[in-house]
Amino acid sequence: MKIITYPHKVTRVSILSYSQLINMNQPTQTDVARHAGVSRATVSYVINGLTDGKIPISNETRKRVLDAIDKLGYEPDARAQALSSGKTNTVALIIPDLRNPHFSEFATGVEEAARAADYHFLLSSTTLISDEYAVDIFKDLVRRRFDGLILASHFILNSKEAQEILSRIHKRGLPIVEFSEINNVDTISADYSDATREVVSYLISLGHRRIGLVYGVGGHDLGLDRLEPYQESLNAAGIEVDPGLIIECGPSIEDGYQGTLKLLTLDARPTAIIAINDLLAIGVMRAAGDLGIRVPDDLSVIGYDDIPMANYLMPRLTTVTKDAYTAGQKAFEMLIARIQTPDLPRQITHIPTKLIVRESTGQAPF
Amino acid sequence: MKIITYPHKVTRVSILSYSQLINMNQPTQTDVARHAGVSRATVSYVINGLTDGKIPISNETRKRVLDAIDKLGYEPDARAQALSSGKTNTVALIIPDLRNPHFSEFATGVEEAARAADYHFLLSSTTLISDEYAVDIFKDLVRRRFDGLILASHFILNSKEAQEILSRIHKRGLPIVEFSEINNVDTISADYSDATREVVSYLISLGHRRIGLVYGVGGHDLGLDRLEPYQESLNAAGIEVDPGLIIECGPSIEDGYQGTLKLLTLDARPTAIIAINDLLAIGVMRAAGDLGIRVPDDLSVIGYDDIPMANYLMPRLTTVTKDAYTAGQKAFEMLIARIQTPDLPRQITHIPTKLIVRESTGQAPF
DNA sequence: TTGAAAGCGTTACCAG
DNA sequence: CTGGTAACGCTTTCAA
Repeated sequence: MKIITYPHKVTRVSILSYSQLINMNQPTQTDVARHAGVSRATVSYVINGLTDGKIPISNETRKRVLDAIDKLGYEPDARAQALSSGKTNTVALIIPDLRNPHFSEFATGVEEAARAADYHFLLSSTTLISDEYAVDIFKDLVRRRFDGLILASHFILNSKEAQEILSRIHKRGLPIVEFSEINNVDTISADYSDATREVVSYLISLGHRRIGLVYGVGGHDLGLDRLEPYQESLNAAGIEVDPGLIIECGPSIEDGYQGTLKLLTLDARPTAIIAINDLLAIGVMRAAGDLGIRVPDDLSVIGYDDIPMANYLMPRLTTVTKDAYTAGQKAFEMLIARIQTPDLPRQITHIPTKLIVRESTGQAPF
Repeated sequence: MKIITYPHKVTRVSILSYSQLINMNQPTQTDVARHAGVSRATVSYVINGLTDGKIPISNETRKRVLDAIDKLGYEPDARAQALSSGKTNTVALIIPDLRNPHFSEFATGVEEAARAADYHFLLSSTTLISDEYAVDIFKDLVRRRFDGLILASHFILNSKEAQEILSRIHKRGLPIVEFSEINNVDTISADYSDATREVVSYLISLGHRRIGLVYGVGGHDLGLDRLEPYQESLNAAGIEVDPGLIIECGPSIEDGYQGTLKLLTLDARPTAIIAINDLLAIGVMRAAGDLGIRVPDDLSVIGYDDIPMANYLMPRLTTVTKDAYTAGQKAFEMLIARIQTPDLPRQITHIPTKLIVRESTGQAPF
């Protein structure tokens, strides 16, 4: 795509044009104080309401201050507040990929819970699946300081350096909630292991024997809770695991599409495919379609995450759910609990996962 | 969904358990200075490299400082830096909905460009389509301070209060880039007007006369660049605009689904439906499917945004593209340009939009 | 080449 | 009830 820029096509209509701007800064507490004819401390008091249950400000003074604030359009500087008070009132969240609706859901859950609790929210996505990049993100976050961290990017720990930073801030007493169990910290686990066993036995009960796995996680072991149970369940059912049926690929839809193309042009092609997430599953279904293979008649497809659109696809996607939005809210609640009560016993929340059978799975064709 | 919590199921395996944590704080510059046996200013110098082209630090000292930094795991406090230097090194982005892949793309574009330029990135989503909420987000952002703002949530201006804040920070000289043209500020416009005219005439050329519009924007006028050209083009072609064919609904897939159900059960149902975005279009196709109406044979469907999965749907979705990722990058570049050169003439970047014909559109059935 | 000291916008403590 | 004033962690002159 080409982008055309017209830097010289300048039109001046409204009074707001850059060259006329007076570069005055944000008003400060001092400005407010001067305007209201009180001291800076007084302003601070009315902003923060009562101090320790005492309400030492007269209504008259309070009003004067409030008016001045309003008139000046004053907004307290959160950085200065944080610096001075030692509390950032901020929680940070790291997710692997902003573009995966599953994590958008999770992030939205955290954000809304945070906002409801009057907390700032710092979101970072480790979009590029490179380890140095992950470290950068981590450092960046640490520099900005926060009161608690929710870590959904398990794989950030692939980097030794990132791991060190994490362990260091944790040792310093920084609350951390992990979305999946790794360290001995508060954990919100939504492990897909059990669900995967269910998935495999469901497929087997439908007569499937050759079950492919589209394992698209960008080279990291983020999906082990699906890979290992998949292998175990197969073995347990007396079906030998065929490595040729496991496609390792990237996490994008296109990756899932390409991987499936390979799978479905095998001499003995699978009659069912499990994709590590719904996005990948969309690619799977498309690949099947392009090959003239019908879902679910000729091929059963299962995804994970139950992203919002899964229930609107053609055919509707059979998937495993974990309600990311609620998980996000819950993660925030756990974090807050830890922030407020640092010596709480370790919190472990288990988010149940559930197989949702819809239209993309059916009897094995042969 | 039920969430089960086991707060008392405490397992202690690793040495990292909360009750044992020593609550020591992040090391400060002072700690580093003490460790290296130099003054705080010296530490600051080596962190920031040279000062004004002069490199007043001896290699020996520098190494001592660097070692101390490393040993202590020191990370400078960005807030303090910002406070002291007057530069936040941060850009803020406001998008309407984190859950819409289109905006995820845009946000990712901004984030990656920002990171590449060593800028912090502050993302806010006005997810709940309520105006007070939007104001809160705005205030929250202002409190945290930033060097520049990218505003993709046009509709934030529906709130008078938000508008005032925006105008105030702009008057103070705060760089702003808008994603669609509103005020007389730097603008990256990706207006769908032209494309919409193209869409309508394309549909008409296919023989369609009854063309529905699924207008799902949460009650705001975010989609006027589609609504108005739609009406105009129809009129221009001598086709009367039937208000019954325009469904106003929310922005979710389900909204699109429900709206389409209404549209398709009309006595004289449309033979083509334009959805204001691809997410909605997914709902449209599903609704058609549930009604036994085939796409594109019985019904043509067109969306907007060309979200990544549009090309993998069944059938592949005809849509209008605007490459949100690149737009995000470009928006950041414009913002940086303005930050670095405040008296630049007004920048206007036009992102071309393009109709992409895929499989969801075809000849009118009757 | 390094150190001292002022200041950034707050909070919080301590007198008045 | 209100006003000084010392931090908070850093940058940035200005001297040494």
